[in-house]
Amino acid sequence: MNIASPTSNYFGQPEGILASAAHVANSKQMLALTGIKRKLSKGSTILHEEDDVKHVYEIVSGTVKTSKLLADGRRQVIGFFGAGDIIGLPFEFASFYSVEAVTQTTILCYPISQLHAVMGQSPELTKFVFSCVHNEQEKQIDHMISLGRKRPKERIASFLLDFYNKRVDMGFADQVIELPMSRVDISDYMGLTQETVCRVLSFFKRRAIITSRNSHEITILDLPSLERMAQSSVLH
Amino acid sequence: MNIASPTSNYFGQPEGILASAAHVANSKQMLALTGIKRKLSKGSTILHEEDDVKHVYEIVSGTVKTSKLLADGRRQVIGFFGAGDIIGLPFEFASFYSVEAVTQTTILCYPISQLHAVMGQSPELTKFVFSCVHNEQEKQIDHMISLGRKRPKERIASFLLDFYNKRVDMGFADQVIELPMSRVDISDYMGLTQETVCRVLSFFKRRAIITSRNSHEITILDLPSLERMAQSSVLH
DNA sequence: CGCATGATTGAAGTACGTCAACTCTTGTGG
DNA sequence: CCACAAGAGTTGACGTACTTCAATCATGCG
Repeated sequence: MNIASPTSNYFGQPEGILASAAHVANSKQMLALTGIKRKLSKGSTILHEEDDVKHVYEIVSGTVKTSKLLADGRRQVIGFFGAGDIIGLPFEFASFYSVEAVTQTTILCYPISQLHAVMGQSPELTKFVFSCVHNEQEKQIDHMISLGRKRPKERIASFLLDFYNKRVDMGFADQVIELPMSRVDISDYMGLTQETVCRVLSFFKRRAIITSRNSHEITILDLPSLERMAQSSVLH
Repeated sequence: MNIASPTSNYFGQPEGILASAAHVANSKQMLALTGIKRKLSKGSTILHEEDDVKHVYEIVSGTVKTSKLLADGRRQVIGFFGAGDIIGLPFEFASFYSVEAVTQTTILCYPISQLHAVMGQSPELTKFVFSCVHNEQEKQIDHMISLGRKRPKERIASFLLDFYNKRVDMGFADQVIELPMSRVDISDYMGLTQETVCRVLSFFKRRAIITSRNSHEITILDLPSLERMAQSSVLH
């Protein structure tokens, strides 16, 4: 579902995955779906909780996180999104989470009204949008299992594998994963404290399962062990 | 989004919420969307994990749960669904969870292919289906926050309030909530053990926040306290 | 270079899980 | 109709895995 080079844009070809999906599906009618490009600096908020959602966002480059706050400040990060990911359901509503840029990020904003118009003409685009909704829900359910039933080591191992597998899907063959977000972001995503996240990562390093040049770049040394760790942490 | 009497079915009126939505939207064309009725005994499985999803289900009466298993038998219950609820995304795919009847249950099964055909003709039905997807996702996100960032007392209080609020939405004015599922089901939903669920419920009883005639029927005595408890358990 | 912020490690406390006993319910068959 | 069994629910005692609090160590930016 993730496409290797979403930024590729040669003459005559619309920019962005959604636009491309609409373009291919309507090559005869040349029905236009054009996203407005926006550049976001690190930490800036794209959408606050409760804001009216008028656009679907496609990440061109960078990373964003979606999150929700409790009254006393506790935070749950719902998800992280990178290049090629689509954020937002394909209809207007009050957002149930905020969307923030983790790094400097470029996004394409598709007005939902326009998206609907084109979807009405293009079953292929409709299908593609549905597949995004589907992927999104599957990711959310896996995340719920991590939060509800996995131990910290299993959660972090699953988290690292998610990033690794995404890179594999995108055609990269190395064992390096980039974690642009802070330890606090990771802990708020995993339902843990930042200290526990650190300790688990240190544990993986001590066990030579991973190594890291700096805190935002992790190299997997022992993939089978990491995969076992994601399933069960019984053998510590 | 919950309608009080989904079983109401007078002459000439199609049965079920989805069918009604399609009917109203197409009163001139009389486009048919008919669900096949199925009766399920307590504990029976409607859908296993990985099964191909060919239908969207509407609960007429009873309660069902969706859940997913880990390799070593740990279980996460994703959600509980009662009368008027719709289960399943409006397109075919391999299910990412199993669907089981918690009590004797009656459901209406709408073939997804037929649903799509009617959706193509009826923007109102499409809108209604989207609103179901939207509600479903909002519930899932709230659940993720419970699992990731709430303490057991807050989780259980939120859980009870969900059931209470649903009853209020359906027009009931009493403070009684029915919990047809077992304590183990609740614990697998909340990411806790059954013992912790019991202890928290006992704590609420000792505090005269709730009372119960039997283990499946709970009466809220102190709604404000329960609502406070769902936000924060600091004052024990 | 120096400060601010983030990451890591250590020590100590506690909330929740585990294990186990007991009770209450429900249903079945003598 | 009661006796008993099987299962679900509840409570208690205890251990520990994670959090909390605190100090130290990197990193990066002005």
